[in-house]
Amino acid sequence: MKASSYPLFTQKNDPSDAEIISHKLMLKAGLIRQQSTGQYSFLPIGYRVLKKIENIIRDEMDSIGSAEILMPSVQPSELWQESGRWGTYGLELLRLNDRHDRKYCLGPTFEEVITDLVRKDLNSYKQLPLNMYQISTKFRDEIRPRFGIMRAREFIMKDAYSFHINEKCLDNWYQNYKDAYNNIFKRLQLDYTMVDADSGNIGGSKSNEFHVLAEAGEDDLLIDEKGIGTNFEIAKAKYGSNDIEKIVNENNLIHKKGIEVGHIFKLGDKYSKSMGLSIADADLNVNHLQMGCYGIGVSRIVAAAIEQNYDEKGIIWPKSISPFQFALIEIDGHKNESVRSFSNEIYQTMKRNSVEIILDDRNAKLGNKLHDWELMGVPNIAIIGKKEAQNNIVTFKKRSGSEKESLSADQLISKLDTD
RNA sequence: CGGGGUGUAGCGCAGCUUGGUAGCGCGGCUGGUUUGGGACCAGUAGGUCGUAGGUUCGAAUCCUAUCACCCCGACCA
Repeated sequence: MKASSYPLFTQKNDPSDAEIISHKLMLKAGLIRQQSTGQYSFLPIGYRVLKKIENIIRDEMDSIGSAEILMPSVQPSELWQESGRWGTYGLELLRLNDRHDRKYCLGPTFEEVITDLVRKDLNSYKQLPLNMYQISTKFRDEIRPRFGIMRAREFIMKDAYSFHINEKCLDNWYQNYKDAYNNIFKRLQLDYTMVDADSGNIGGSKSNEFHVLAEAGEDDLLIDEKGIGTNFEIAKAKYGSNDIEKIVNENNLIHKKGIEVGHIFKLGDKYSKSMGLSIADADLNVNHLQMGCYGIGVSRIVAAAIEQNYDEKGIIWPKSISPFQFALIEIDGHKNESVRSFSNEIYQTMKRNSVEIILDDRNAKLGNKLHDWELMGVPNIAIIGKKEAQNNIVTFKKRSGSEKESLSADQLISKLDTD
């Protein structure tokens, strides 16, 4: 990519409508723009980050054998009537009518749709277990959306669903997803923790949440000396108190704030029973299928990652999800042919070596360019001016540090690889 | 839904108390001078002051209604 022809929307002024750091930086660095309350467009830089996260998730889902699908976001009310949630889900479910006055909702979650899908196509227990996921837009009509994409009405979520002949198989797969989630959050290079949680509106017997630890988090987590955590929501019942300070002191717990970025559920037969999804097993016993569902707030992770990785200059992306790995800044390339050609040479070399590079060939001053890339959080930055072009070197600096060093093209490549 | 706040140029804001027909910084564009961490000078474009109604000779300013957005709470996950 070359910055001169790539849409960048950084702003110099702090946005006025943002409170928490991730929201401010996402607006300022030009990752998102608000469309209306709780609804945002992703601009090119923001969307690149989002896709990085999606692809890590895809990779880990694929590796445990969960297959990607895509379901319609407008869902017929009949399915929700069957599951019983048309009446119980509440105002968070955005309902709408089509031209024939048939009732629909915008999907906040997809248990009904996928259960319907599977019951129509499942013929034999031998096809089980089934594991499928999608990455798609979800809509929840939150009473009060806030903090940018952290609590949006419209957001990107990965939701996986599993179907099993018995509980033992569900247990095994629940563990598979748990392992995959740990891999995902490790690869995202985020400081996170898993806790026991309340399964709420989704239902089921057992659920665990994955939280990115950050002060801006809306959840209170209680963690014991063994590192086992509980969401305060269910800790209230467990310890018989609403006083979080008291619970923490009496039970020797640590209190941390978390951003819920993942939630996995053992649903059991809640949906298979209400929606009639059953099959005969090898002994000809007909059972309702055991189900699990496994969500990750993909767009929320973008914000959560920023809450954990920033400084006074802007975002500092973990390498795994940075929009670019490397920003190469040329100084006055439009006026200096040797600078331009050397920059292009380095740019092509990097591309040949599969480095995700953006060449900043804009007609702007060095300071402006540096401020932009530091704001956007790209981990590696290098500069090429007259001096560098003459000596076949680049001046390299990491986003996270302040020292600069002179490197040859070869040295630069190994520097980036070992970052 | 209750409480608080904000809507004025692309972004950030002043002006409103005390009505007289809109301004500042940043950004944009043009020209020139600059050029290694957000340059300088000159010029220039850009706003039915959220919307509707009312009061008035006259409304960004006063009154009423309404809409949007932000924050706290309730709620939800």
